[in-house]
Amino acid sequence: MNPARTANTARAHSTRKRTRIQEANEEKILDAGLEVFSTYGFRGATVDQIAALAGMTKPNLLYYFRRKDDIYLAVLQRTLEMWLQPLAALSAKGDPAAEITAYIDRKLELSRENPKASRLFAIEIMQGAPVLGEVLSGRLKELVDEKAAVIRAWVAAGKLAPIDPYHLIFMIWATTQHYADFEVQIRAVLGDRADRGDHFDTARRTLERVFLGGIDGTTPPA
Amino acid sequence: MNPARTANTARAHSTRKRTRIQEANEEKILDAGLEVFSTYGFRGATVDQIAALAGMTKPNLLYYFRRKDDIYLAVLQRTLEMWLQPLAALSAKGDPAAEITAYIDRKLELSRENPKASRLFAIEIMQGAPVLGEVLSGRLKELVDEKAAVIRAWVAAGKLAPIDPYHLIFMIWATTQHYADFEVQIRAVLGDRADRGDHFDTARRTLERVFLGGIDGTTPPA
DNA sequence: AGATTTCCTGACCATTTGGTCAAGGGAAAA
DNA sequence: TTTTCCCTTGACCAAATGGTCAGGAAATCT
Repeated sequence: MNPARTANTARAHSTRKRTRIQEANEEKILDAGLEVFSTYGFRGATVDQIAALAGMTKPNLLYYFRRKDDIYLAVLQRTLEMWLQPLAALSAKGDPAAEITAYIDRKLELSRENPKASRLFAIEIMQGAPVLGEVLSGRLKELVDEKAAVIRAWVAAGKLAPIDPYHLIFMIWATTQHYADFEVQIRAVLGDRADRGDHFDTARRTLERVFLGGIDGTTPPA
Repeated sequence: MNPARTANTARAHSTRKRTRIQEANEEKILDAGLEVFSTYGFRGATVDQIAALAGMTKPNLLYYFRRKDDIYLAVLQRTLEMWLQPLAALSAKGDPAAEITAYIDRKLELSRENPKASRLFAIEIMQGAPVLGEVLSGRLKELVDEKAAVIRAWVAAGKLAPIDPYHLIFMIWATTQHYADFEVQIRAVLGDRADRGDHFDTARRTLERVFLGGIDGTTPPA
């Protein structure tokens, strides 16, 4: 039902040093795993499918990762740091508007470069976060609490409009990750526009504009 | 692999009129189907699981919906109209800011009242929209094109800041649906705050504030 | 080269899963 | 009340799925 919580990543002979073949194959498996898990979720993914995509037989894959759970866990772990990094980089010292703009840009860039990772987390969370649950209420919550305090200080100093810092962060997550998670819908709705030029660039400009100045036309931004 | 495209909803004797039992059981099945599909996606869901949740045996469920595909299709169809309605209600005649605020409120309300439907669409789209694909590039695209034109006219009339209408709509979708799709993460990050009072109300106020005025503190809103 | 360890595979297995079917039990029309 | 549907179920099936295992093929080490 729910993946294991033991961090017993790979089988391959824990005490020995890692071979080149081992390194290469584990990477192929993790790549394939990311592809499949990010599309079908843990339960919808099959080991055969991952093995086929990784270009190896199922028993061979299971030589490196003994259980489906282990692959899933390893894929999540590999992408987790990358996912937390942008918010961690938000600095209290910088200019509020510039810091938040930079945060939006980094998150959006991540959505463009690694949409599969975004979808992986999205599916994991929608399924109730059976594996990441503790990370969410632990590390992630602490990180958000910390940065929310930074934003709140900016608001108190009159450098930002009086908005709830948590929901501002949620808005940034939502809008930036949307371009990865709902890529198919965006392409469908934009139609030709999605191909003509870079819609990620239009997205970036629109996000920055709305977050910084809102949509109100009566007081145009400087 | 991918669900059928035939709209052959239920088995039950197409020509005959619908019984009470039939009506009641189909509803139980669709409710259970929504619950399960919205959590695990099409492939991750099992018919046994849906049957158990609907309080009946698998063969009994399959008497009403002959194939797993049929349940999935029916669940999607039942929730589709509800999903498109808020955007359709956006009127060119109203005040731009008021119309957009109302749209945000409606979408957010839908996320609160029917988070499962939101997650159902999210998972379907993340899996490549095998069923809804044509709806996205058909009806949805047409609807968005129409409303984008309305927004563009507002911009041209100087009633809104010069933003891309498509990406504004995406932002509204993203931010409002986020509260349904990532409910688990939101609750984890908010911790106690999620329970104390209604965080949906804080969300609404924050969304309205940011969309209308941005986060800039140097030019406070009226 | 020879010994040792790592890597790979076909065959196999238990369980789960989507789906069928014949036959009995009920509701409701006649 | 009888007849006619509609509803429900246990038993069953073929395919898919997660996982095992013995043994052979490659690397790697000495």
